[in-house]
Amino acid sequence: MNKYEELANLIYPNIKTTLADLEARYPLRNIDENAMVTRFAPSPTGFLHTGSLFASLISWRMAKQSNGIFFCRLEDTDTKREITGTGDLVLNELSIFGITPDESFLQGGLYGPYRQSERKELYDTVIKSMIIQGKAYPCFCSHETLNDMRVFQESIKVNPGYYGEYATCRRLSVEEMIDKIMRAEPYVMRFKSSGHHDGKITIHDEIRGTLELTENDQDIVIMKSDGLPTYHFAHLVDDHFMRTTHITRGEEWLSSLPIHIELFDSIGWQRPLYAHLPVIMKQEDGRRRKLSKRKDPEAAVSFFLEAGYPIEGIMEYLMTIANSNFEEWRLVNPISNIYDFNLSFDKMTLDGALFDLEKVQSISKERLGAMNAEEISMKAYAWAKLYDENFANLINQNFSYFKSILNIERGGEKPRKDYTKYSDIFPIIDFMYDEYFDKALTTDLPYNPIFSIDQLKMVLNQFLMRPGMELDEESWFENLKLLASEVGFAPTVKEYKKNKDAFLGHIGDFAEIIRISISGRKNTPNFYQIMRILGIERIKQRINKTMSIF
RNA sequence: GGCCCGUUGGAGAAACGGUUAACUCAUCGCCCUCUCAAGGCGACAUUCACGGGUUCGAAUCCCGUACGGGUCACCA
Repeated sequence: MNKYEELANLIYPNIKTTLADLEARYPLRNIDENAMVTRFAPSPTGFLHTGSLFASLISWRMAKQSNGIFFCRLEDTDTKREITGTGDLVLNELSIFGITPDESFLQGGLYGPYRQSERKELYDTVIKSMIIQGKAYPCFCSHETLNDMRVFQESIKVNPGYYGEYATCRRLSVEEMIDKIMRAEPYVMRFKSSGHHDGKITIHDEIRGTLELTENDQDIVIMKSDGLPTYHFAHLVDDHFMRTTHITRGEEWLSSLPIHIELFDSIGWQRPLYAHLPVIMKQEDGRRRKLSKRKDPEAAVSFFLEAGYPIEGIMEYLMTIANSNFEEWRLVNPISNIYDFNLSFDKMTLDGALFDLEKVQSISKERLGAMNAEEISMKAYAWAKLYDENFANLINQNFSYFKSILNIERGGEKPRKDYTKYSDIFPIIDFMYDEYFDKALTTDLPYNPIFSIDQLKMVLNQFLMRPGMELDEESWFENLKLLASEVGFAPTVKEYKKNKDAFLGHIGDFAEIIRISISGRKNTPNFYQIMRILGIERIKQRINKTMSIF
């Protein structure tokens, strides 16, 4: 037994598994040659971030498009920052957006466990073999020592960190290491780097192309003193044994790529392909910065859900920032499923996209406008049940009534686009519910002040005589024009403009008086259809009620 | 500060050595119109952060400067 083996056995006495055992336990995946295996690896520190949704959308699509596998792994090695329960929450939020992994820490899979906290055996096995090969060593330096060293390094203007001559524990003899461990001195495990900081490596990034980066020369920590791996090491072990083909992650990882490359090369494993995704930015005071979980409400996807943005709108927006040619495709395929579009890495933007809420709104409006009445009604109801109880109760009183309201001018080539989000619906249609109409009557009605109360009454009585609700829309309007002209209003605006003095007002004025008296407001969706839904009896009731408060 | 990535209209962005510099959102104007929501048409970068170079020709290639972002942990 050599010295390194002695050290390895001292540190990991219970690890009998070998690298070969693990290779056998996690065989190469049986998938098409070009199929991608991608992953989303959140840490359980909070809610689903908009940037994470973006990253998972891309990872998920890339896998699905290529007939591959998308899985979800929980990176729960930072016990200090962990917020319990948030792992499940993130996965649930993902599923709300239709993103469902093939394997995950909730449903399991053949390449599990999918929680890093349950993969200790794997990390220990790999690290043990690295110790034996002299590629990893224990480091006993305290935080204080490390800190002093950094201060010193900065003072003499050399790169800070644990490398080369500064990697003091690297030079400890194996006997000394064993001795310290026997005396129960706390330690971390470090990777013994053989890189040099003026060496260069060229790497291919699927999005950015060929990159020239400085070699890693740091003896990075791979196992913390609590026995859990750091990100870098977990990435190596997990993505190797989970057989990930494409690492899709935020560009903030770009600078640690040389570490990962060295790790893979050093142990002799095939490097995965990397795609560093743009970060979603936000503009504030003329500066752009990364969306911040703490400062920006829109950083949490729950913000959009609560506000009532449709899932379809959010995902479509994300697709537009993911691939620059998506919008073009959408123009040609207005009703296709957005996932019929083939996402590609080379059409991805390089710098961080500014999160454009106005555009989200425009797209959401488009999506809501394209839904049929049944769909938007169901979805609005689902939203209301979660976020607006009062609204939900009203819908629930008479669902088909609600649906008929939302059906006004819906469908066809150019549907109405009244709503950007589900929360917009109620304020626009509330007058269709009698109690809200009554409420409107308690405030001043917005009649045009040029008309006297007597004129208002005259118009309303005229309308009540022959409301024409049994007619189709066109004839109804003809009838309305006739009614108007009988009492001195011009049947068209044009005629009125030609000779204003000859008329009391025009058809628009005439209709407005009726509209206000029935709805309490100046603006409503298609007037005829609203009245059809209300029915003649309620129209009469409402007009009489309105006149009674003049 | 070191290293890395980036910079095209108010925003997102196309263009991969030769186009009047696409398109979407926003904004503005006109038209349509009983209100609203839509819809139609049009306007909006003499110029691609700046300065040099290469070339018959540069937003596109090279160099420098400026600006913005990322990263330098026993966090991911």
